[in-house]
Amino acid sequence: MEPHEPDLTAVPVTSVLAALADDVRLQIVRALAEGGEAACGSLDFGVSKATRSHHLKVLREAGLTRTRAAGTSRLVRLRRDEVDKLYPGLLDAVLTPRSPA
Amino acid sequence: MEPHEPDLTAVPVTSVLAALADDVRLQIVRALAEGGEAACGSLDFGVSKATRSHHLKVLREAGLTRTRAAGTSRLVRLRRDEVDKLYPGLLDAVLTPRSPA
DNA sequence: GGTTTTGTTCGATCATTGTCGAACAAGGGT
DNA sequence: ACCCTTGTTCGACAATGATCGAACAAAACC
Repeated sequence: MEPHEPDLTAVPVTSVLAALADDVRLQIVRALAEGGEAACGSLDFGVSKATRSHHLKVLREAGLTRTRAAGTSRLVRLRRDEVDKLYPGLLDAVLTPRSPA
Repeated sequence: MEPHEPDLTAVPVTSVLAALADDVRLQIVRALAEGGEAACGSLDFGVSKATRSHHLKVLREAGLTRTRAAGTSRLVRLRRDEVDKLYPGLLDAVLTPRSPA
């Protein structure tokens, strides 16, 4: 089945924000912003692979990431340009890790 | 009882995003951004006053708004400067109403 | 003092969502 | 062919959250 990667303009703002409003997903997004394309398996943040797959699906369906198959792996990357264009400042504002949790 | 308005730096980013990731609250924030200070009662978006009070509490505890008493009313205002300073671009990116819902 | 206005809080309900283990699917290697 | 690796999907469960009506609180006004 195709991964269902919607056009960002078709995703409600609240869905984009909700996708970013989770600690695990925020760590994933930060990792992608720093490291570029990454295999799903490399994005381990203390949750099971089922949960990780769920989070990646949320990010994908929010229009924030793209996924492509590569062997048995799947490579995920941040749709930075598109997000920055539609929501200028959003990623920059959110990506910087802040001290107080 | 004091309204509990935390320092923005003490609020996790995910809480700020979660506060904005709701349609009703986003409408409230937009109204406040446009109209400045507003009474709670003027922020009617089709929900009961109990629900509205709940949403205003979420926004307040996310560090996004301040509330002050004025007679029997309570006036709410957006903490725009502080939010813009800590999360530059966030409100601008989110406040603009977009077509696709 | 009583009534009206304006919000908050409480309890309940219902939907959403984060989480996991287990089962499944697909590709690569041997 | 077999197995291993990598992810996804499927229930299930627990926690969170949005919603409401009703009860409560506080100030203003008569």
